[in-house]
Amino acid sequence: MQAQAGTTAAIAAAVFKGRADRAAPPTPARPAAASPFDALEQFGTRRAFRRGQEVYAAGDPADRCYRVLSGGVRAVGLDEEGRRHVAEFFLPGDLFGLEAADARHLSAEAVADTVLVWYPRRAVEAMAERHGALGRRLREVALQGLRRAHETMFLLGRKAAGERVAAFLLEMAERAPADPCRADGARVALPMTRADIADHLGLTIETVSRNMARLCRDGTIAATKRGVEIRDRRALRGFGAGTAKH
Amino acid sequence: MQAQAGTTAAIAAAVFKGRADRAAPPTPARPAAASPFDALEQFGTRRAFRRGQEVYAAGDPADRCYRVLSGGVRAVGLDEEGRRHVAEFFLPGDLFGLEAADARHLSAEAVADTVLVWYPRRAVEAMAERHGALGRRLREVALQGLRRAHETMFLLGRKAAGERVAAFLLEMAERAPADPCRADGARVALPMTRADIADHLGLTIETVSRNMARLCRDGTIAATKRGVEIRDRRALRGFGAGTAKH
DNA sequence: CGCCGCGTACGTGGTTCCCCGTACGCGGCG
DNA sequence: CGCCGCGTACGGGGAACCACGTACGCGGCG
Repeated sequence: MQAQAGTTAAIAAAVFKGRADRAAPPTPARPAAASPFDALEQFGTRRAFRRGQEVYAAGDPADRCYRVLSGGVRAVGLDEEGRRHVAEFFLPGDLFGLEAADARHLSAEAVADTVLVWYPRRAVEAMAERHGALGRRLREVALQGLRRAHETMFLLGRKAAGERVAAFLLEMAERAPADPCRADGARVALPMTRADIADHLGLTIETVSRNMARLCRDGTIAATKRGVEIRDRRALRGFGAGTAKH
Repeated sequence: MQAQAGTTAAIAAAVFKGRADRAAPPTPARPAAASPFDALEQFGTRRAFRRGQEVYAAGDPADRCYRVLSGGVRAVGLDEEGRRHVAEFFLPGDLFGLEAADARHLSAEAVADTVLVWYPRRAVEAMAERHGALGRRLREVALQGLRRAHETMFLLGRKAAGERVAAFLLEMAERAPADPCRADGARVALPMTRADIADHLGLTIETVSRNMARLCRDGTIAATKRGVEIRDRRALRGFGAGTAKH
């Protein structure tokens, strides 16, 4: 994790100098196991974003899709009254930015210093047309997104504040890139702010803070630099079970 | 609408007799405008469901996908504590039941007497592999579902009870099959129960009732047989705007 | 360097209010 | 009738809301 962070920081530093260079051809470090995405790599372009920087805005033409190399991205919806909701977080490895329509319906912003690769939509669709495997993979990405959305909807509609926070931490732990040192005490990075988490969970930052503090006092989690360490997974799963609405 | 209801009721009656017959080849009544789905019709099988009947359960093998001919279907998620959430409603014309995984993550139940066509997953995927247009269309269906899910998530996370009910009615009006008599007073069919609506909106049936009653008193909507008639779209859009959370 | 000032992000306490949860009454339909 | 779906009234609770205190990171400047 430390090593990884260092590497990606180096990439970021290189790109921040202005060399928005072409992505290297199929990673030399990875031997076999050709991903269906590999065929796309020749069309990929790297770009770095600073913390808080906008990747695209709602209404923009949806002529690209992206993959996260390092950092993180939030998909944000705003309404006319200024209310904000974070629909999703995208972490390293995630593909995002595919749309059915021609325009973005959400905006995307970097939650931390972030490096992305983007692919032209035309190229992606042309490749999908020809390589059935890629088309199938893209469909799977969309359907997995839908499945995750359904879980989030359940969370927003039916779970109490404490459960939401606990579920969020567990989800982040699940999705985090495989951790080298996971002796049941799993470190989870939380690159996003409390406000982002609150807007994702349909809460306020105070409520998120309070519940995190309680989990710390209970010894279920421990606060780290910019994240948490899960000490008791079982307790985390059962947290707030009694305070449910139904 | 009346005529349509009659037709589909006839179909339902025929199928309820037990003849789960093959779907007719490319509808003779529709001349040109070949839909990407037409290639699938030869694999389609009709089946009727009674109100409340299960189409599939969570955990079942996901070896089919479905299209609604008449009636309606709810996608339901349940948790270990018995809490329920209705992720989506599927209306006539909608395709559903595509999954990334091999097993259903939600269950599907008919909200009223309903007729569906189902297609074997293998056939769908084989066709998608060969006909790029179908693969693209399936991707679009999934991405539109994702978009709608994002809107529902915003609703669940950030909108007050009154706004949720109003938004739901507007969405149903939007999605309803084009209404012949829409002199701004649009009739919206609500085949599902109040409990279904409540579980979809993250509310209780009492709260749904209260807000619908208020809308009726205000003259914004009028109650009909099994649905409502929207009398004042503008008022419906602005309903509950002051009671927001942020 | 070491100190200060500043802005951002995060944690805590008290009050208010919306919505849940319970309970009861009503009409329709089998 | 007996059941189900639906509308109405009322008290309690949980999260929003407001306000304040704390801990950093950063740049300037003596």
